[in-house]
Amino acid sequence: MTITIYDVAREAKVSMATVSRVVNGNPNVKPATRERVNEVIKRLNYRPNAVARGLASKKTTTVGVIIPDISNIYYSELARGLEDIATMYKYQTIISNSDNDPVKENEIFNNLLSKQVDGIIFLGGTLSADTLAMIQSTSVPVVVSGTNDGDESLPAVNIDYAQASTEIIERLLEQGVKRFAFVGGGYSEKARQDVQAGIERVLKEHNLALDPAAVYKGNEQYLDGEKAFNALKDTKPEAILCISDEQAIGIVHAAQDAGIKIPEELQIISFNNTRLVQMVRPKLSSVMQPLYDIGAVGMRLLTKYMNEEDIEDKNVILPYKIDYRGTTK
Amino acid sequence: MTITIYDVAREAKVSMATVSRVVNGNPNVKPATRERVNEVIKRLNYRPNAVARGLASKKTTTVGVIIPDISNIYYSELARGLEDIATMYKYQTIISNSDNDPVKENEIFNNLLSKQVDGIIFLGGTLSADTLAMIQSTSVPVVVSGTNDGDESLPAVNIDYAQASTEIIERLLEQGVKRFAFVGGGYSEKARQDVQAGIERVLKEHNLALDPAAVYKGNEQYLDGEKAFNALKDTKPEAILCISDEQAIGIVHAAQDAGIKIPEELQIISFNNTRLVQMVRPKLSSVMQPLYDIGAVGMRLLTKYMNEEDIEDKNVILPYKIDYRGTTK
DNA sequence: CTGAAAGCGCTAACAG
DNA sequence: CTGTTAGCGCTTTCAG
Repeated sequence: MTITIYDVAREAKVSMATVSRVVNGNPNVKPATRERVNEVIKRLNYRPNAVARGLASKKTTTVGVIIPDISNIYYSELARGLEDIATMYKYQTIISNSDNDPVKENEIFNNLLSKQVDGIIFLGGTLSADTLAMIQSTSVPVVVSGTNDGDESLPAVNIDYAQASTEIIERLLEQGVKRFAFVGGGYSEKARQDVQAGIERVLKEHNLALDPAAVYKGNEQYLDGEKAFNALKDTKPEAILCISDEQAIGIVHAAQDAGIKIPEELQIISFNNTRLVQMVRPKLSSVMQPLYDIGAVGMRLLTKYMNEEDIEDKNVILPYKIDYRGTTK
Repeated sequence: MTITIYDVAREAKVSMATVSRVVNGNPNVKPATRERVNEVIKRLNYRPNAVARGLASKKTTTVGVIIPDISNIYYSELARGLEDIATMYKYQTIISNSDNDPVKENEIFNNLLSKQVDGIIFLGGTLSADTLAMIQSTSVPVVVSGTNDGDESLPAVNIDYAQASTEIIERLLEQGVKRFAFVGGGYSEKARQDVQAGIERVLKEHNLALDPAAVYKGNEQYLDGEKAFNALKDTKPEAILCISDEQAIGIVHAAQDAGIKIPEELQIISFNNTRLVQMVRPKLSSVMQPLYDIGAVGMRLLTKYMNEEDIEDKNVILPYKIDYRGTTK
């Protein structure tokens, strides 16, 4: 029924070892033999069984991808970059949603390891102590993209979040902005902390402080933007920094609905830089993260680990740009 | 090094068959034995090798998902529904981007089959003759969600696109709208045709016809909305039906930038119903497709095929609703 | 350049 | 309830 390497060998009058060599591009096969084998492969429509191959070779050419929410554009954009590179290096990807739930995340790691993936790339979530311990005890390489583990022990690809927020705040201060608000949370607590740290650093240099009431944590979706706006409006912010674009758009609309002029009375800037930023009026100002590249470079880094190549730099910091569009002055 | 079922067996002083039974929840094990085995499993931190298991059992509890573009919200929303059901039934998913390229699509099918997936779910793309032939010649079940193959031979989950467009056109005609335009294309040619057929049917009943110059095909992204608007504006449409939300939003903005009042002078309605519809002002009117369910039901259908359950209905038509929001009168 | 043979780690009859 | 025994389909020494 399903035809195997053995069928091909018999039909081509060679041993299965030779068929294996042909299939794997081993040069030690006489051209004539190779041709004959290839002819039989085509004729019989032979398709190598990757599972058997994986068992025998202890390599599956498969990498696992852990993502908090695939329907979040930020992550699907990272996934896109990473997939392209994976394909380029002939790896398949198993993408799993963790829902940012530590238990699910742990299960996913377990599944992935039991599937014998050659590597894992982690795009955001919690990375509980349990999971971290599991990672430490396995020899399967793990790379983190677009977020960070708590102690930065894992190889990672990121931008400098703190630096970006620092820059933004400095500019706003020059404009005379006094009251800031910060909205973040959700999938990457570490990035959130970095951004907040950056804000507080500059503010402190100017003998100012971030009002705790002006810090909103919560989900990162559109409707959470409304909630955030309502929660913050009593602090009368003149500028809001918001991690998520989608949520920032919610804030823009909630503010507009409340009769607040953007950017004249309220400036808004986001960090995710998905293609949503151009889909609002005024267009959303944001930190231009190279999303595709964060995914792509992460996967490239992982391939280096999987092939045991030299790693120059296990922590890659990619450049960012700040694009001041319509929601800032 | 990596510990196997054999190590557990030796340590627990049972045969590997017994360990296998415990791991697989086979009831034919004395509780005391089961407990002892479980203790050893935990102590040794044994993790079954899914690859070996797959080879021996000829089942991988993995399904392949083929998607034209994971960063397209429409598809990532389907993927979300499908993933949840897959997880519920203990299947893992391998998601691959086809980029709507027949060659890549074919390769993906090949890879998936060589990985011995238990089933495949197809979310949109081309389904070339080659690929269709490959599907026919394999015993691995394939289900299509949110689109259709040309001859509807494969099990599929959809809404009635033609009916939806018919309804929309009838309403617009009642309002006295005379000049229609249609924008579609991209990932599901079949859905596009269905929508267009629906439009033309009603128009014909009213002795009208769709101006060929008022039909625009192309990509489905925001910037393509601008292009579409420019290409169509000479036909002076009073209403535009557009498959993609993202593209529809592009049209809305392009029209607004041209000084056209929406919905007074131009009505716009889309079909994808992603959460983008609420992220524009005015809010986008659209056909409310049950995206999550289209994915979820597709996966459920696939599990039935994989378990060889009875199938009542290989073509599932899910209900839709039309939500007339701000971009229609 | 080619073949023989020994597994990879597990499941699944088959006995008992 | 438990153990023995064949494989699953392929890669990989090791000889020659």
